[in-house]
Amino acid sequence: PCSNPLPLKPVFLQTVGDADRLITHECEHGYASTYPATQISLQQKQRKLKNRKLDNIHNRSAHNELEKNRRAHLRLCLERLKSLIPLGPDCSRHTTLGLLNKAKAHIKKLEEIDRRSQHQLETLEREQRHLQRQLALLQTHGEWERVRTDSLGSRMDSDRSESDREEIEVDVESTEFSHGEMDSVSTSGASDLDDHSSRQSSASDEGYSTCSLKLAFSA
DNA sequence: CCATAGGACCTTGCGCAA
DNA sequence: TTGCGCAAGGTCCTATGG
Repeated sequence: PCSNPLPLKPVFLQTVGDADRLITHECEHGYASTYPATQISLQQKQRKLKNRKLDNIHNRSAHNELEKNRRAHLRLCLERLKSLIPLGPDCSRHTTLGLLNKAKAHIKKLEEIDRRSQHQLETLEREQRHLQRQLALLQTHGEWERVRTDSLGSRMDSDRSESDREEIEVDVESTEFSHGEMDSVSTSGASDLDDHSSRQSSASDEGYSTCSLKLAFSA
C-alpha cells in the first residue's frame, strides 16, 4: 500500500552468505598488530561480535522456520475451515478474506437455526403441557368418553388398534415467528463482499418455517 | 503481449508475557 | 532474558483488461 522510498529492509545481513562475508571481512583488518597491548581484548571483542552475529543468524533462521510453520498451521486451519462451511458452486478459488466472511455468515446462520429450534421446542412443550392439563381435566370430570366419541365419530371403529394413541397435528407456522422474527433472519447475512452466500443461506432455511409437526401422546 | 491489481508468501523487527 | 506471535514491508505469482 504505502511505498516507503527508504530501504526498510535492513541492508545489513540480508543473507547468511552476506553475514559470512561481513564476518570474514571484519576479521581481516590489521589494527591489532599496531597495538599489542590491546590485542587480546580486541580479539575477545571480535570473537564476541562474531559469536553474536552467528547467534543472530541462527536465531533469525530459526525464527524464519518458526514463522514458516506458523503460516503452514494457518493454512491448515483455513483448509479445515473451508471443509466445514458450504462454499457454493464456485469453490475453485477462495481468498482468505472471502472464506472468513463465509464462515462468519455460516456461524450466524447456525446460531439463528439454533435459536429458532429452541423457540420451537419451548412452544411445543407449552402446547404439550396445555393439552395434558386439558386431558387430565376431562378425565377427572368423567367426560373423556363423551368427548372422544364426539371427536372420533365413526372413524373410531376402523382403526381401533390405534385408539389409545392419539395424534394431534400442530401447525407450527401459525404459532411460530409471529413477532417479526423472520425479518431478523434476512438481515443477518454476510458482509457486502459475500452477500450472495447469505441469500443462499436464507433460502435453505425454508423448511423450518413451513413445517408442521405431529405431536403424539398416549391417552 | 504487456501493464496492473490483488492475493499469497517470506523475512524481519517489535512488543509482550513468562 | 527469552520465546512467541503479530504486523509491516517486500517479492512472487496469477488473473484480467486494453
